[in-house]
Amino acid sequence: MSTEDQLSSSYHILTPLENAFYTNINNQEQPQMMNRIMSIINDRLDDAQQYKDAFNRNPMQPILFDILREIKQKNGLNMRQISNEDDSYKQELARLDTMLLAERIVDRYPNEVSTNNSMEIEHPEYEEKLNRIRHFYHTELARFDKNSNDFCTHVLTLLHEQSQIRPITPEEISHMISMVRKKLCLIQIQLKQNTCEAVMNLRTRFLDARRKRRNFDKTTQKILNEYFYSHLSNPYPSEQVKEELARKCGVTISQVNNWFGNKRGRYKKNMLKNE
DNA sequence: TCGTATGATTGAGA
DNA sequence: TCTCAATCATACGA
Repeated sequence: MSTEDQLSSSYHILTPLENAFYTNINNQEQPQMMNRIMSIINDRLDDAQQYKDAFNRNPMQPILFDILREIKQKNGLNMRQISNEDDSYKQELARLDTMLLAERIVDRYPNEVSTNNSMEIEHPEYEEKLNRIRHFYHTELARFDKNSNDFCTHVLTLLHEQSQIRPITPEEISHMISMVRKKLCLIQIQLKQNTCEAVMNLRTRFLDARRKRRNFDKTTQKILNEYFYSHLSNPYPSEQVKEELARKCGVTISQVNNWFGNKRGRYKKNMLKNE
């Protein structure tokens, strides 16, 4: 169906503006305007500028643009879908921002001093590499912000220029900008994901290094041995006791479990050897 | 440097 | 899920 047919078939629901247009089309000085619009596709480029200028000077041009804008609006854009996608991107960005905050790549407020948490790794090399990741992230983010603002401004300028020669609704402009922002948002998500991944890799490397065994200090050994030998008949501490011992010794419950597992096995082995 | 002690990991079994 | 036994990797002391 041609555009002209579409216009005709929807005549029964025409708005007052459309009615005015058709009345003018049918009765007044531009009866061939629609035909001219339809055939313009076959024109040579050299002629096109002339037609465009003539079209822009035509007093009916604004009315035609208004109607076409209304038709576009009716045929509509699925804003709800865009809105849902926006929400999921926002959620993903919020999740990544929380991670970047926790890993001290970003501060909650400018000049805020990061507080230490229990998983903090205190190692000069770790700090140095973390600083490099932080610096890279902020540099890239600043570059991204500048480029995306420039790009959006450019798109807006382009759309504004385009609106002189074709009907563009404000919703359509807003839709296009939101599409552009959505694409930019994906780049931002990628940057943040890569940064988080880099920090995780760094953290894993240093946590692995810390897994190198360290003997428990004398106090810890004394506390654990005291419990073990005073409960030789049943050296299986309850969960509550394990928690208490872990707290007293400043080790994890898992370490307490390992210690008792090793101790029972080795004690038994020694006893058998001595018999 | 080497033997031993020790914390952590893994796989099997209850 | 807990325990045990075997094993690994490292710390430690002589």
